[in-house]
Amino acid sequence: MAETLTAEAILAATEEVLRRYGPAKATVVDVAKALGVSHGSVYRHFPTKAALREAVTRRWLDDIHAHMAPAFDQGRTTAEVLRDWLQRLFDRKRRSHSEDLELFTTFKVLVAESSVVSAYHLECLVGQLTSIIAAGVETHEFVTDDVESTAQAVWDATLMFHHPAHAQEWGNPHVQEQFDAVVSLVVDGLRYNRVPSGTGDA
Amino acid sequence: MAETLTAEAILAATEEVLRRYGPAKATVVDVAKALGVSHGSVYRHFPTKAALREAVTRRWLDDIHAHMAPAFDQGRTTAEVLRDWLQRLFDRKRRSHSEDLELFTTFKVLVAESSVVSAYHLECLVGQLTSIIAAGVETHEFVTDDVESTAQAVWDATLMFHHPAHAQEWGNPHVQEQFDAVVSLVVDGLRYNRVPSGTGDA
DNA sequence: GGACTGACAGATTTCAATATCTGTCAGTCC
DNA sequence: GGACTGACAGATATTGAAATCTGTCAGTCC
Repeated sequence: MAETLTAEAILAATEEVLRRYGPAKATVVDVAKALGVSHGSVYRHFPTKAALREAVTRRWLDDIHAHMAPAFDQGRTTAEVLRDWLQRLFDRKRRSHSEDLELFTTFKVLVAESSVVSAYHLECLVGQLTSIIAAGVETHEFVTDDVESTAQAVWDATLMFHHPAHAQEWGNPHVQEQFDAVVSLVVDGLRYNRVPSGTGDA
Repeated sequence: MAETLTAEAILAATEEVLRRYGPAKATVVDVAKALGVSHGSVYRHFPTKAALREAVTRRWLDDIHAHMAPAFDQGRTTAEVLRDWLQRLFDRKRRSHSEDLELFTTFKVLVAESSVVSAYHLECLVGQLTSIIAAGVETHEFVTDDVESTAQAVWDATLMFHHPAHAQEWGNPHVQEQFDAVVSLVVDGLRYNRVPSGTGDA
């Protein structure tokens, strides 16, 4: 038996309870029961149920952020790095959706609950995109006058392949082709030798 | 009083009932009551409640399809036509969302109910996109080896600005900038003089 | 005879009572 | 004295009985 109740132990128990009962049924009392303490003790570490759920969500998202990391292998074009990063993100979300639908649904609800946490998630991943695009600008492979908003545009344009609202389409047999088509369009849009707007004749 | 009950009269009454009570509360009995007939009569024209709702939804979407029409003005580049088409679609959906949230929500529910109707909606609008991109290929302003799947890619890349799941973000003060950034990226991706993949140095 | 009604069976929804949960805090126990 | 308990008030969720709705169809009415 643990010396004293820690925030980490509560988070682990909460994750387990959420996995077992789902987001609609999981209660603070359940978490306390799993830990063998009274539910009042849980409130010494987290001020509200919402804060507890938010902390669990942040913990789960940080795991994604860590696994998505940079990935600037030597000898690859920035376009390849970008394509690979987007593909890895898509694969990770799609696998999570198909292999553990209940857990995926649980975290979809949790993320939707807190705009703070979803803003944090967005900031982390668009930040990674920004560093990739900045690298492309450095090598003159990409051109843009605003790296930040271009990174946001790449994020927005690929929404269908990372936003949980569209998860049901990830099972479609042609979704990989759709992904490739969108990413090709976006990568072409980032490339250096674009012509001045409105005079694109051969 | 009408001679005999028509499908059109039922559809109009259903729309009114949906507007008044919302999709969760609207019943076939309400529709019959509004028409001054027994609910059995409604079933002479529509086999099920679902079929009735689907017919109303299709009627509503057809109105959008008609208003979105081509728009190939003389003397504009295809890029401008495409940008204008996407902007008009976005404006229409955004206005509908901000000016009559209840009706917007009602039709969001109805469209989500029937995959047949939403597939129809998608087919109509991606069809219009296809004709725009085909025109751009004709004038050598755009290049693609598959007009159909490129049109689908443009649709998918602009998902955030036409899919009702993202309607809450349409109120964001920076959403027009995000729209412009995504559309610029996409239009640049469509332009003719793209370089061969993977050798984009200056 | 064909448009319409109204009663019906089974499915779904509503509503109010009952039970459970959240968040607090005075008090217990090392 | 600080970690923890357990009883409490108000808010939320569950439940099951009653009401309503969907879809059918035999029968009425012009």
